[in-house]
Amino acid sequence: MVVERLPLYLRAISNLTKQGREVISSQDLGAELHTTPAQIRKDLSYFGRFGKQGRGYHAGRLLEELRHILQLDRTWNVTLVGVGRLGKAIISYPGFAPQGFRIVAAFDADSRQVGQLVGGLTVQPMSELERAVREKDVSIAIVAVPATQAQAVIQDLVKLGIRAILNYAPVTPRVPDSVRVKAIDPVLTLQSITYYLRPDGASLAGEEEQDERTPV
Amino acid sequence: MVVERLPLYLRAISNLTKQGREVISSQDLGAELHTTPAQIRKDLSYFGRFGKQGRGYHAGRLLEELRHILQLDRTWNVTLVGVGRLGKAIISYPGFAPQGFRIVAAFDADSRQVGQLVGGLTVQPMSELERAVREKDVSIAIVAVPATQAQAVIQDLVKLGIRAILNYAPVTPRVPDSVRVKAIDPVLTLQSITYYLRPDGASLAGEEEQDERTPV
DNA sequence: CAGCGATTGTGACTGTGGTTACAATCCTCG
DNA sequence: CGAGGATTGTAACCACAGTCACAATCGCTG
Repeated sequence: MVVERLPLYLRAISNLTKQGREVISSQDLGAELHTTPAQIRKDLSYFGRFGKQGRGYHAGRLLEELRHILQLDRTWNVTLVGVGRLGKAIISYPGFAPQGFRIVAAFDADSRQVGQLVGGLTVQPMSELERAVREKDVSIAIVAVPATQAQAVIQDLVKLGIRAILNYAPVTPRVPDSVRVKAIDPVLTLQSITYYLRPDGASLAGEEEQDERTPV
Repeated sequence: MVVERLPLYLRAISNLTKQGREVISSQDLGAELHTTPAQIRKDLSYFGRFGKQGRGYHAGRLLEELRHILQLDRTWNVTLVGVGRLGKAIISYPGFAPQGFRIVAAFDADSRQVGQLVGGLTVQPMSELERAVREKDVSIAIVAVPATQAQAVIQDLVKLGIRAILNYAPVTPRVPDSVRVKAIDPVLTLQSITYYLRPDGASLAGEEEQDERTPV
């Protein structure tokens, strides 16, 4: 939970730095990110003491510290499996590289995709996956295949020693505890957002149980 | 938190139903989703009593109940702002419609995009946004514009009465409390995933504070 | 129709994450 | 060089989400 917020802090600090700020208070960060200063201080203090009382945090220093904590002070080689529409959009997305994530190989089971040049990468057949993972020191995979193939693909990736998976397929794959899986699924996200879209904002929970829940 | 899991349950039940199951236990769901049966029972019981002791849950009934709770027993009109590579991939994604999310209009500030036909929709200029939202009863927007424009676009959307935003732009926009924003940002996701990718799996927190934290 | 295995719903407990409040510390400025 | 305003780091508190355990209930079977 804390860890999920650090990248947010990273981004905010980076923004403020670009605006010329050299010292940043938890107040500033809170304003930028729409949270409370206390939350931010608590989070940061969990990893060390980076600030100066009465002053705030030195932006550059804090940036470095957070990068180090998140292991972002290196580059990560990423492989992509599934080069359909979504996969192509992912390869072409210019946002990964500046943050140190390099997509170094792309694979697809569909022979019609194989050989194609997408965003500077030649799409390879699945049979080449093992070699690429081994030779290019890949520990993160992005999975953008149809739901039906996702579990099988992920199983393969795990077998090859992949340690983290960004999963765009609408499935909840079974993986060993040592492997980190994060899902990105816009449909699931929308499906939970609609819960809050009631005309009045009234809660539904307990609606009809109101009576039965009163203690006897 | 509970609400975020319901769509997952929905998906799992739907899968099991397709396999011909008519009665489903919390055990089954737990296996499918990689969580504990207790968690699932607790979550469901929060909204009502849908199961039968000794038996389990009736799949069809539970499906309906969850859909009702999440307000998924209707269709939602969605508008897309930003028809770049990502926006195009979103429009063309066939996963929204079956779940009742219809993208009914697409907009872009870039005049070169306007007029283009993408996935059956004609890209419109931003000036048409207001009319579309009003006439088509749109309450959800997907934002896929560059970071620099995101805050402005979102401000507009809010002003037009949009109540929920799925934000693909790498910014944390400021919106009134009445508007729900969910972010989808693969970079942020990767940036937190790397934290756990240590060779040993050792935690970093408190590394150098170990001593100073011992109570005096 | 009684007994048994299965499964729910929930009360009690636990742990964790977040908030509040404040002492400690720092920088600046007169 | 002392006083004051600012800001951190954290201890104490609070709330809530998740886990555990079990009584209550169900359907089935002999």
